[in-house]
Amino acid sequence: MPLGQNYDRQDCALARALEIVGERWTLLVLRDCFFGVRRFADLRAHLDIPRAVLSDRLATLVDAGLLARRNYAPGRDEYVLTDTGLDLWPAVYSLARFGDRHLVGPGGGRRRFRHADCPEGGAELAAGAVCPACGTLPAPSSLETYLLVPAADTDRPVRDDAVSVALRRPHRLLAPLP
Amino acid sequence: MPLGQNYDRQDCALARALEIVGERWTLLVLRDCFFGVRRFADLRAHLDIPRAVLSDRLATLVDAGLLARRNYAPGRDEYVLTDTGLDLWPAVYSLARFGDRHLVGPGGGRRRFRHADCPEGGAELAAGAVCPACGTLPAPSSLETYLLVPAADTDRPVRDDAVSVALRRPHRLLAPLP
DNA sequence: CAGGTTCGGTTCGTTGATTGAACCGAACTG
DNA sequence: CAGTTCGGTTCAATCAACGAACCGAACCTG
Repeated sequence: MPLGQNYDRQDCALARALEIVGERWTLLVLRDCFFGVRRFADLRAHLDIPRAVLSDRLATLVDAGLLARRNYAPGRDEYVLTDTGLDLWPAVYSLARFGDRHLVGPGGGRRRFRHADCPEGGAELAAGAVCPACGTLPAPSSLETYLLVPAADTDRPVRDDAVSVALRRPHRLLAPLP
Repeated sequence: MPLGQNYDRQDCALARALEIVGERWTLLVLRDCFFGVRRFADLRAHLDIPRAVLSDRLATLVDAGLLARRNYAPGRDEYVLTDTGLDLWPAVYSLARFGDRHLVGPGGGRRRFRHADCPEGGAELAAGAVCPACGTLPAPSSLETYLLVPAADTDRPVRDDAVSVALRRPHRLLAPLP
């Protein structure tokens, strides 16, 4: 079964989650949604993903209730995280944190998250997406993300799509991008 | 899903993580490792995964340093999580929690995790894999997992491979299984 | 020691998902 | 009214997953 995607035989919550979120590209799409990307064309340009695949993944996510599709102008749609979708934040953060700490080489860009609305002044998120200053698990909307090292100083080719450019400066999660 | 493997163009920790852990079956293999499954044959029987794919995924994980392969008897190998692999626990837990809360239907089996070694008496893990009693993020080895509802009372076909049977009763994470 | 079983694989033909290019219609822009 | 943007769909080629068959080493079992 090519990740067409069912892990039928597994009676396991993780298998259920992976049937939705375990397809290729899906978690990267969701990460972009957490950043605030909302339009098809922006996702496409930022992720370099084939249109057909993006179209399919968005439909799956809307179907599963993680994203809502809204027609904000005639012929223009946007995709926004639902409450269910927002609940995926600790998983997305934990995976990204794992990648950052164990897989990104010295020349890679390092992105961090701060609890901007923290009553204790805020701090960089710790394991489990917990704010070490106030001890809570902040909602994505109260977080700010920023790059530890300027994009130009990394080894990777500098991307110049609108989303990549906008994300070079600090940004509040979920705030519309670009 | 041929979850193919590189997300070359993405300069992003999440993309790096997904290159290792985002392939089909990989997270389910790791979940089994957290449960304490160590042998090729047990993984194969529990996951119903083609041998070639399991072989490939284990090699990738060993290569990436998340699993260590140990020859515990002539001709017998076991795969154990490394410290790097153990660091993936919050991600695995968060995804499973998401599936449990949003995707598992009423007839599905619900698995929970308790902080068994908690100085405050222990409680069911909360979002972010945090123990609500002591406020820490417990190591997998100090957790116990159990089913909220007996396996026989769920809608799904009852599996009878050794791992599934062993997991019907409460079990300490990482303790060898079956 | 012959025969069977377990373990941890590899090989291979088939099935099916991903890819990238081409095409499309609706709506707005100049 | 010509051109562009947006959000797709269609299609052929490619590449990964599937599952059945095969394999060698080690270990019973009689």
